[in-house]
Amino acid sequence: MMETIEQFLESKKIRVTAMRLLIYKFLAERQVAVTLSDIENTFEKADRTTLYRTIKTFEDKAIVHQIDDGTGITKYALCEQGCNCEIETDLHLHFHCNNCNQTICLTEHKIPQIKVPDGFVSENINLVVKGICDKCSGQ
Amino acid sequence: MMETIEQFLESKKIRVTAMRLLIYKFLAERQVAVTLSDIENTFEKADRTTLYRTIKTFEDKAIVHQIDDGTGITKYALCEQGCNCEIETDLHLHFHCNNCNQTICLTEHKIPQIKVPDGFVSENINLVVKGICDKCSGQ
DNA sequence: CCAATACCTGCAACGGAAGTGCAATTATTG
DNA sequence: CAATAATTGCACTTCCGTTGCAGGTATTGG
Ligand SMILES: [Mn+2]
Ligand SMILES: [Mn+2]
Ligand SMILES: [Zn+2]
Ligand SMILES: [Zn+2]
Repeated sequence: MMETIEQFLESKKIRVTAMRLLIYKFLAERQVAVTLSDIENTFEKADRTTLYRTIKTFEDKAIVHQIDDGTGITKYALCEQGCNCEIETDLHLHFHCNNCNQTICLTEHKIPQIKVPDGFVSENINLVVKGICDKCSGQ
Repeated sequence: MMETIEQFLESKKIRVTAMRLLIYKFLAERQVAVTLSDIENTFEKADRTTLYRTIKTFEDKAIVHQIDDGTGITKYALCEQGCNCEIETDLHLHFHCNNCNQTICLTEHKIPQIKVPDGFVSENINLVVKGICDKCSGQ
């Protein structure tokens, strides 16, 4: 029934390595989007490049999606099951807290239909809401 | 009636210099958002830093707004009259063309109301639509 | 009009983040 | 077990944004 991480990675044609398992687990246990530096700080023994390329592999195989929250630093989060990143970046919205600087996937909150002028073709939408998160608003 | 650029800058407490007039005119005559490199390439005699600081001044004085279109490179555009960038980044949406790589302010298209979960406070929204622009769609 | 001051500009340098080439190590296949 | 393929680590590069400082230019007020 419940497939292991190893099985999951293999199903996505990603070879299982110690590094990849560690990084996958790290992403899975965090609720917020992470930067490459976050990962670097967590796995100090590993080389930057390896971490970088691991995330890139995950992205290519569509189990991680990239988030541009406007801080200038790319963040990453595991895709939901059934997410269609390969086709278009998934259309849930992201929330960036101006206080704790964390970015959260609001996977339940889909992006509404956006009208564009005649002649423009919309393929993809990035929507980031900035403000104060639930933890920081003391609520 | 019609105020000159000089008068406009002074009204915003920006001292008029040759450089600032040139960059202002450059921004004014372009319909698309520009990068710092765009400006650098246009004014090759001027120093990178001066151009950077000129844009920064314009931004601080709220006559230019910054656009993060997800390319990783910050873009800039003149604010509309009555734009309230000082308070919150103006809430029109931006369109990034995946073909010609240009980013356009859709100042007529305001961002719809976005619901966030309980406990979250929305202060600001960045919405970028990506796709094919009117020129590139051959329409 | 001149001196003091404030502001603007250019040069050099720095830092962070992203990305690449190559060689060494490790895993996979037959 | 040998041949092959993929992964990892190291060194290095590039790009963008940013800052410190010093020289130049404009503004002010006496
Ligand atoms: Mn997400
Ligand atoms: Mn705009
Ligand atoms: Zn927060
Ligand atoms: Zn286009």
